[in-house]
Amino acid sequence: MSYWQNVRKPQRACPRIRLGFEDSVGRPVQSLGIASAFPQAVRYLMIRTRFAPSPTGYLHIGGVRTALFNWILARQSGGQFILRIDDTDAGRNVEAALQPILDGFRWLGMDWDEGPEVGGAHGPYFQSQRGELYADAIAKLLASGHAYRDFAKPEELQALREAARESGQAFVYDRQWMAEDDATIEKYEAEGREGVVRLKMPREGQCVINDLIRGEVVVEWASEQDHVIARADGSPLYHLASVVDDHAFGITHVVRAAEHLPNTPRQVFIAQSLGYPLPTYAHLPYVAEPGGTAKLSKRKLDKYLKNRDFANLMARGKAIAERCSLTTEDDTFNPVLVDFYREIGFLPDALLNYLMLLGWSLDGEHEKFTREEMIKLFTLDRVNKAPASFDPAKLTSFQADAFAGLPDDQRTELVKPFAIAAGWVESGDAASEQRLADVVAAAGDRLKMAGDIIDFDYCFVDDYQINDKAYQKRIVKPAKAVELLAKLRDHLSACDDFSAAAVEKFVNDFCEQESIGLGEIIHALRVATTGAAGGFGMFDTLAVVGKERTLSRIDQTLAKVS
RNA sequence: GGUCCCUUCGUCUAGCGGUCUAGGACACUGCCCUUUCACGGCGGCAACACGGGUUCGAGUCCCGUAGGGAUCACCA
Repeated sequence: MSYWQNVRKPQRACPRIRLGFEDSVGRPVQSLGIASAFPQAVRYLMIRTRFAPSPTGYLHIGGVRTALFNWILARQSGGQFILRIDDTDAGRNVEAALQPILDGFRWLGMDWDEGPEVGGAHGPYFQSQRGELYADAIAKLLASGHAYRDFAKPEELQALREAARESGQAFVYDRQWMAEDDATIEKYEAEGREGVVRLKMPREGQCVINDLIRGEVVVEWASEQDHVIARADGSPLYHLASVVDDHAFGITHVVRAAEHLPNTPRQVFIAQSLGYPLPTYAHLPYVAEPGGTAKLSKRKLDKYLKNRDFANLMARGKAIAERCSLTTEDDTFNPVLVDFYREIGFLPDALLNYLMLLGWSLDGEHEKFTREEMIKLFTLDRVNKAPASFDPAKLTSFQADAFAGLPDDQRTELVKPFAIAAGWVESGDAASEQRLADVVAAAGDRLKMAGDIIDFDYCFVDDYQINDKAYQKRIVKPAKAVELLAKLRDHLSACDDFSAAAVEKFVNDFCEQESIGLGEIIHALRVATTGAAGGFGMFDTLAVVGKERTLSRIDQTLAKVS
């Protein structure tokens, strides 16, 4: 079924137009490799989407996926992606809490056309600065009878709610403290009551939501509450502000997480009461916790740590953070949050590619996409309805694959900040930078993420840790290991050119001389010189470690064993 | 509890009535390659929640049941 056919009741603020087999700037899709096999013939023209974070100080991975879909929709249609800040809840330290979010977007390469720092024709983009618009809307709603002033005390309402719940009935406010005329308002105010503004929701009929992902969702109006849209001091609440802004910004598609689906009827009511055309809704399934079905939450770290793959990722992150002196104290160092991945050296494209596949698929065969392909190939009609659980192992696999695909010089640049942070490389110091480049080249795909460079600390520092298990197996246990190592050490001391090729020749000559196979000495040599059970090519390793350290480490090992 | 949503391998998914003895990917695992560790190649394990319909034929359509989830604020 095409995107077209899936739309049963067109409800749109902008006309839907067929674009044909070309992208937003008119290039034929055939120029895009696999994209040519999936021409998405039907598109909206100029989709305007928005992502509306509240300034919390961090970017949740599920939020990023929602933002990604919004961003793609705007980009693929030549429309706009808008960032709006939902700070109606008292502006405590908005500036500080917003910065990490904007940084996250920048790191991910999801640019916004309108919003904080870039402005736009519909600003301001902070809800705390749009009070007049909301006040107008509230006044209109009051005037048209779609809302009313209500003087119930919170505890009075709470009692009613509890009573309804106990009797198993849906709570329906009987509007007993509703005040629709001045006399009543004055009476309640004289009693010292405070009046909020409530929606006067319909008590009969149905609300039909036409959702691009869920299809037709029907809700009885009677099951809806008379939601509060303004506090006693007149300040607006989220739903009112959201609807007013979506309309003011000309949002054509409201694409958000499924937990907003139950909120949609009241928003539809607000929009309709204000005479707004309805945007097209699409409610995405939420991202679920690893191995589970509950919504992924940043607060359940302890629980997720029981998942092997999640624990491995976290452990990797901690190891990198520790070696590179990153701060893991604050609670943003958490695989549920985007910061984590930036800090340990993930590629934004890999993260995005993985996230796109959470709840969406092209055909079940193709999974790896360039950013251009993501934009080209994504369609809402292929988004699943069921929650998708976050799989750290698969994410890591995507990252490893993408990282390995980069040329050595790029990987070196990405790794460099980590090497510098670890104190192994000095920026501008040619010798240490060259060493780093050598290690990165030799390490090849053993580097899954930039922070993995920490595994090769023995290439950079004098001190090195000896893996005891490997030491026992390769040095203590084999009968001739120590003897051979001692002989090889003397042999190597005569090797002045310590390039990989030259060292290889020296070691091979040694083996021939002793009538042994390379395999009989190489393991002991590796453990002695690196302390590790594995690593990249032995001779590349020796060349990077250098003659001086190679010899002294063999000496240390020999001393340790005797 | 009310309302709404969801249900194919451990996980992400393909599947739009016959081509499904259910395909791909990650994970796990066997073998090969190999100086180690990786990579790579070739295999393996593993799923249509259950019950009724509709139909010549159902993973695919309908209805129930069960299970899971979201949401029920003067938060966003």
